[in-house]
Amino acid sequence: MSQERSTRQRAAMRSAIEAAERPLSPQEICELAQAEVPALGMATVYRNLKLMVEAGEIEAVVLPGDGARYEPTHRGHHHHFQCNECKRVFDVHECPGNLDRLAPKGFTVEHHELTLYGRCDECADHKPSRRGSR
Amino acid sequence: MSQERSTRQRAAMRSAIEAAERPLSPQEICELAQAEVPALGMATVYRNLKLMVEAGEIEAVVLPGDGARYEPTHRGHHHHFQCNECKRVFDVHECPGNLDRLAPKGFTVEHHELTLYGRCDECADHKPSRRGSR
DNA sequence: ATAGATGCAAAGAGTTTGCATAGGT
DNA sequence: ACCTATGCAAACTCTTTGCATCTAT
Repeated sequence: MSQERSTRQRAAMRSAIEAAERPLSPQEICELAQAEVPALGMATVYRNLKLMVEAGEIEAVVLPGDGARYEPTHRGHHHHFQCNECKRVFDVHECPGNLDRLAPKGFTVEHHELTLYGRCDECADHKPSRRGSR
Repeated sequence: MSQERSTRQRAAMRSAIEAAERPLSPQEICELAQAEVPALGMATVYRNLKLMVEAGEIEAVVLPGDGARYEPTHRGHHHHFQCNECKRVFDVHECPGNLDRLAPKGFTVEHHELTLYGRCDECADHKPSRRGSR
């Protein structure tokens, strides 16, 4: 069976993901982890992301338009807010709860994902220039 | 500037999307529309999907794992349910509402998206087998 | 007649996989 | 030593784009 080994590249990816306070793209994870392991390649990043997701260590956050981003699961259940202006993604720690009732009869809800779109506080007041997040 | 013309391929795509009671993938739209216009190619499908989205006629539904699916906007505000077993996507017509309060202070919510995951009625009863194999 | 729309094929972008080698246990 | 993990490059899949032709207006 699969014995997961602790490698430098895996550790580098892990700390990059843990250090970030927002979901990171594979590209970002690769670049950040390369600070520790310069030779790290995308193939390894993708392979490890998949393993880490299966291990329940991290989870994918998928928003329309962009590819998947990843963040640690231990931050608990939460949702996301994407600013339509600056495109940054923020964590939303509250949860409306009681969503199971929305499912059609006979359907079982195991999980749910909620994303809010709008303006973050910085973009709400005035109309600033875009401030990318990737 | 852009004068949108009414072409057979566009009409075929439109009726395919309208006829479906669930979000369709570009692939599915192409295949369905080919019943009317056999020579229809994916390039045209993608080009028209983009135009139709910009026109506000349809909207993209993006769920983790798969590419975008499209459905008419005139069906009003609703959400989605994806079965972890059969991977089909169903419409959820109710909405928890009052989600704006979840946003951090100073943030303005303009839109939200909610997706439930679990078992559809057909997959709920039988086999509690494993999921995803693709 | 004119300018947008289409179809095919080629090009891109993002992700996955084959294979020989490095490295953890 | 054994066997997983890695790195590179090729393969794949999905989506976009170039270009000559077609067609709605």
